[in-house]
Amino acid sequence: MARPTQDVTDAELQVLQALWDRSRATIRDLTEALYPDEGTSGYATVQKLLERLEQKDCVVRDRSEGPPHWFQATVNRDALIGRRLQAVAESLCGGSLVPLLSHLVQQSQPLSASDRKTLESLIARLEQERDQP
Amino acid sequence: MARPTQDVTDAELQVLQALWDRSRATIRDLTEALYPDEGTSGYATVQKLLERLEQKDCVVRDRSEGPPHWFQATVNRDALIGRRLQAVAESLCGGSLVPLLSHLVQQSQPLSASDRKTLESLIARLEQERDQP
DNA sequence: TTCTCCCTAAGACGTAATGTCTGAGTTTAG
DNA sequence: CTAAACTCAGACATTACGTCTTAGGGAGAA
Repeated sequence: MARPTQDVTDAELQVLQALWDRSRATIRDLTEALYPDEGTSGYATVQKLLERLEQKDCVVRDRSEGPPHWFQATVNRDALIGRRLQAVAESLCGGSLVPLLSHLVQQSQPLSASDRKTLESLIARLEQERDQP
Repeated sequence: MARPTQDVTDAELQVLQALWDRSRATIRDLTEALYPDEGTSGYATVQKLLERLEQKDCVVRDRSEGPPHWFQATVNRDALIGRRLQAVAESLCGGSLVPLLSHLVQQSQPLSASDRKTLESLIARLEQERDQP
């Protein structure tokens, strides 16, 4: 039975973000990035967070090049966004993503110029798709 | 200092959903809806969940009509959607909602006919707004 | 060969959140 | 007066979380 997709905690996300900034990294690499002045305790914290991310299928560990092990993220930012949006949809909207989309489009907060440009290009693309059944 | 907006737990959400289905309710009403065969322990669970929802400013308690107290939700489904979307944006996108919108529009899962119609009317509305600077 | 450093593995720890449950006191209706 | 309903407050067990310690292995340098 497939394990339910799981969320990640804030500290785990910090680790993932550091992995997204590199194609792969060692525990030492991540510790230097995230816990620069913490010595062995920072190292162990990163170890524990990577262990939990492994269990959540969010990273893979490559032992083949001997110590140190190398780690890569197996989930990217967009996939996490998707998981979290799906979780909101399942929790509040019976699984439908449309209320989320509706909410985002109708929000009262004005968009920045660059955000609006991104949205306009998305709308144009969607209309293009709509005109080709 | 304003309390940071808080999320609600699954059990708290069950209580809110029962309140959304009624304009207002008593603890007994909610217990009969959510914990129909649990006796005093179900009653106490609803009490505790309402207490925590009060602390999170998600419900108000009206004591003015004497026992029993009456409860109303002060947050609706759309407001909770907004809070959760904002939390996803802050956690993964530096606060910007556009990546969430982009993700929702680009998802590969086909929309149902009614969902697509909703989306089309939203796009039309947005374009209308765009043509009126 | 020994020592030091780096690394892995495993668990402990304290705190907070969560859902559930018990007990005591108050109020109201019969 | 009694019983039922209600309120108030806390206890409890479990889980999650971030941090930290300890022990052992491996490799390189002295």
